[in-house]
Amino acid sequence: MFNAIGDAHRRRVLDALIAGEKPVGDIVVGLAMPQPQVSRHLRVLSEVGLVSCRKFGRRRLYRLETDRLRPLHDWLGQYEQVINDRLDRLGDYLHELQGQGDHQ
Amino acid sequence: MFNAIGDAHRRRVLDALIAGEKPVGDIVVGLAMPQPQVSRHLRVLSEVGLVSCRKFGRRRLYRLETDRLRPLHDWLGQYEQVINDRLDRLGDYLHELQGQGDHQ
DNA sequence: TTGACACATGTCGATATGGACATATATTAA
DNA sequence: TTAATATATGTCCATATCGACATGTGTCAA
Repeated sequence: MFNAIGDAHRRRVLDALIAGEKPVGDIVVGLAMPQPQVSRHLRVLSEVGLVSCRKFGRRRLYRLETDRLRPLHDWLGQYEQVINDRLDRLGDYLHELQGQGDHQ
Repeated sequence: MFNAIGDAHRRRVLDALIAGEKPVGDIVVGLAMPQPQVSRHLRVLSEVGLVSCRKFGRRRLYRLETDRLRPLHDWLGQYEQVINDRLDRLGDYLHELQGQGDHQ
């Protein structure tokens, strides 16, 4: 999942779906990307559950599965905490080293 | 940056730094990864600014630069909004299509 | 200076990845 | 059935990536 959103094109595809579910063609037009490429990215996103798909006529409507972003949200949360904690840790390791008698 | 955290090993390296700055050797031991690999991941992380480095004796202390996670935070924020908005968008596109007279 | 330590960098081979393009599949329309 | 549309899949090539390993670099101790 983390890997899936590591790609800029894939993020753009996801972004294109924020407004609601869309058929592939709309994404293709909106992002000016070749259709096979969009389909492939959608496949990757689908494999990790970030999007789902349903048929509608001869189209396939893709929609976000925002729940799947939860791991990312949780992971990021750890760091937000660190940000808030902002007791300047400068020199932490020095003290740790001194405690071990292993300084320098 | 997004790409940098797309790698599981790199995320583990970052996680190892949450507690505070650490020398490479500590990360190597803590994660049981070969040292060159850790150094390389640190290099990548450093290139995107997610970690910074300072010399301390013959060691190099790496520390998180949590500010650099802001883009990720912001990006994710869009989707949190969508989650909260949760007006079920099922069928949105149908109406859009019907509005265009292009249904089916 | 030499040697040991901590870390960085280079190389190589395997594998994965992305883009471009052609083509297959499925559904609808005629 | 045939044709057209919407999308998926396959192929090929270039490039990136990762792991493992060897080696280079800088710093400290003696």
